[in-house]
Amino acid sequence: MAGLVCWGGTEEGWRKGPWTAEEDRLLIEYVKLHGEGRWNSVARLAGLKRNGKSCRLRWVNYLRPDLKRGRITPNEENIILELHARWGNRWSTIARSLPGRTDNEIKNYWRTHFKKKGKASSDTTSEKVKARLLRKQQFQQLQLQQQLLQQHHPQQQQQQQMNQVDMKRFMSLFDENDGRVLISPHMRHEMAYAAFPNVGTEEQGFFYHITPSSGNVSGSATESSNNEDILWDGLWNLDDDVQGNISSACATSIPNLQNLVTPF
DNA sequence: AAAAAGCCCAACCGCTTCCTT
DNA sequence: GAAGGAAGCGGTTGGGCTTTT
Repeated sequence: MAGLVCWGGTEEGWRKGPWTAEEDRLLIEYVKLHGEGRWNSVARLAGLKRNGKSCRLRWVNYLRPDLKRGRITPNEENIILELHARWGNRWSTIARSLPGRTDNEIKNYWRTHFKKKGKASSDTTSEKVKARLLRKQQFQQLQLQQQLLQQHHPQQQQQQQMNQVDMKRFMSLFDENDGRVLISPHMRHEMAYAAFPNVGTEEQGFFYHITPSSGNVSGSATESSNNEDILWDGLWNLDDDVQGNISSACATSIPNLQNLVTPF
């Protein structure tokens, strides 16, 4: 195994494997004195027989004083789910939104908890609860962004005033009904005309929802059903054509959520 | 009680990107 | 602009611990 190759070339004698308490102490001392960075100087200045890469990793993933210990909280889990849906395996980007958590930690957590589940059938109760919570959070973000947009673009205020009123009604219903809204024909007509001019109309059971990846509001005509899981999952997985039409329709009046969390 | 399976996490590897000269 | 080193990133591995059979 080529374990003795280091960053700057080939050198013999680098220690590998688990860190000892003494090595940790030396590394902490080094960072206290010299700060983070210059990792290739660590071996020389701190007396460690570790290459710079190993030192950096140990510091970033384990020794940093601002690291949060303990299990990932449900709230953090939701953030991970949401950001992974948006960014994919960009662990460092996701980690920036979770203070005290490392990319390595998040990556490990994802692999352990979600990767297998994603392959398997996803109709477990906990998965559904997570998904619903995520949808609700995204809708709340949508509303917040609408308000921000209105602040920064007062010229659009008049145009959006009706949407705003409807959104408030919509949101209160949304909260009361665990993230689902059955819209009256009248309200639907107003909203569809103001925000989603390309959305077709049906007489009953018209639902709106937020797509997890883009944050766009979409609509779907469906029958009210006792089997809410099937209904909700079906809404959630609208085919691309429907989403595409509605997304483009929304582009001018409903800002998407894409930029709410941005990588730095 | 023992073996097997699963979970968790630290650490390594190779590649890419950034920065300095 | 090119080259080389430093740093960052994501994928993967391996070992210890816990849970299940």
